[in-house]
Amino acid sequence: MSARVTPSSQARLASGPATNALDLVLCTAHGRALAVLLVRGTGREGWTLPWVGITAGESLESTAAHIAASASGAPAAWLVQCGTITDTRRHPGGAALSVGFVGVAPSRAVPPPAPGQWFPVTELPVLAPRQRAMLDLGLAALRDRMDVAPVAFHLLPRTFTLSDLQEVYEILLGRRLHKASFRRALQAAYLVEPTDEWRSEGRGRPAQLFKFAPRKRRAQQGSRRAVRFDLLGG
Amino acid sequence: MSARVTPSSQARLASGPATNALDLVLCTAHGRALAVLLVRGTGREGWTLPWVGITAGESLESTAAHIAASASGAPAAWLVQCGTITDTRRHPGGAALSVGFVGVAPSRAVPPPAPGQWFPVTELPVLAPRQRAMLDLGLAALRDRMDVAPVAFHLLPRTFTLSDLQEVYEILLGRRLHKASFRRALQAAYLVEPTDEWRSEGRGRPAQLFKFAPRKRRAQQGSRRAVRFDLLGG
DNA sequence: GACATTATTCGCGTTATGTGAATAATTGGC
DNA sequence: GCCAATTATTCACATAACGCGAATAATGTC
Repeated sequence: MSARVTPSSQARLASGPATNALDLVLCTAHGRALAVLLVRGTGREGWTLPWVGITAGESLESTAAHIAASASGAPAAWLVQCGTITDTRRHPGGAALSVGFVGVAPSRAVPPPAPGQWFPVTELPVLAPRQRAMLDLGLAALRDRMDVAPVAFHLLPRTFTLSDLQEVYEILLGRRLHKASFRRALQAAYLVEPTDEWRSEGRGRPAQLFKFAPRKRRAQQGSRRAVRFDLLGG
Repeated sequence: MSARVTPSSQARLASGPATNALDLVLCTAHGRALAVLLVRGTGREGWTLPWVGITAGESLESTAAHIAASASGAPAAWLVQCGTITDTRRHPGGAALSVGFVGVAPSRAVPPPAPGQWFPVTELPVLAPRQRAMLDLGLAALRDRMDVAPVAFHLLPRTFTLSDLQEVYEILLGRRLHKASFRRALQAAYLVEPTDEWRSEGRGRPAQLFKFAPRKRRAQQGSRRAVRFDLLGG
């Protein structure tokens, strides 16, 4: 049942009959940019997303969790399906359909196991068209869900400064945020707790480290949020 | 290239080798509730979602558009992929994977062509487990996207009253909205235009009919929306 | 110790939202 | 025709959320 990503498993699928594949877009925070996990493919294909053939016995979610863990070296902190592709050119493994998943992993000191490597999204190698499309789908889904799932928090290590967190939000949103507003909103949501540690970056006042610790809020009766029409482009 | 949904096409797929299927969750506004299009299946299966086998030559989006048009009698006003399922029990056609799409169609006077029928979501017949799961996925996706895509507007006929529109929003959101706030926000978004027609429901003041006519808004520079942390449950 | 740098907060003006009540236009009953 | 009931539309005001510049704090560098 192991979903290890090895050259041999990929070759096996490639030579068999056309089937379905699960492609994974796993992200982490890498310095000042997002990074995506790629694995070195067999032969001349260069780098590809981690993937595995879909078997009838296992659920897609479970399969995705397995590749994520084996390809990055630790379980993903968050994982969700982000789209299925068939139209673009063939999958490296010859699969008919690619079911995509995006996930996030906390940034770590240790590098991923053997065939894998983190690539900042600004320095990605050229990928096969379908892989590239899937990667874009994954990143889009990440941005789409960052305000309903704690994506940004799980991209960071267990403890982080508020400036770190804001930086992740700015990367994902693609725009600058005002520091005071960001913190005020964060406070109001009871999502983080201060630790008793501080981090000094050399220059300037040391920043306090926080951890993600959402307090269960009261039943939010009525879920009273205003209807927002302003995102309806037309 | 026609994606007609007929008993014969379904039987053909069912008796062939396992392949992939595209299932469609098509919705419309039916009186005071959402309605979903179902078709009568072959043999003892009762009702099912409209579906068709996936062929290598055609894109998923294009295939989905075809079934939507042929099953409901008119092109869908909005259509999007909503998830791929494999774990639950078998598909009625024996497909290995089901790729789901949700769509909306404006409510019409004419009923759908032969094997199809609109069912209010409150009075759905029992479906096969995988079909039921797909239907729930579709409805969830509809609610999820109603604030970034003009879903609610396309569920209604071309012209509608503001009370109609608010009712659709209340159905999708599952809660009551304050009339004044709803209209104020709608005004500010420049999404609808008044027509010179009014509709009288018998009692009370007649309501003016509006149509969906979003004005292209200025480049929304900076996309200045506050970050919202309050939907991050944990 | 003055200055540069980063962190954290304050204060205030502006905008958005919640809500009850006023006003408008119709039907139906008397 | 007049009045009550009903639905539509808008107003007015209190409250909450947000944008933003400036003040305050804590460190390293020269």
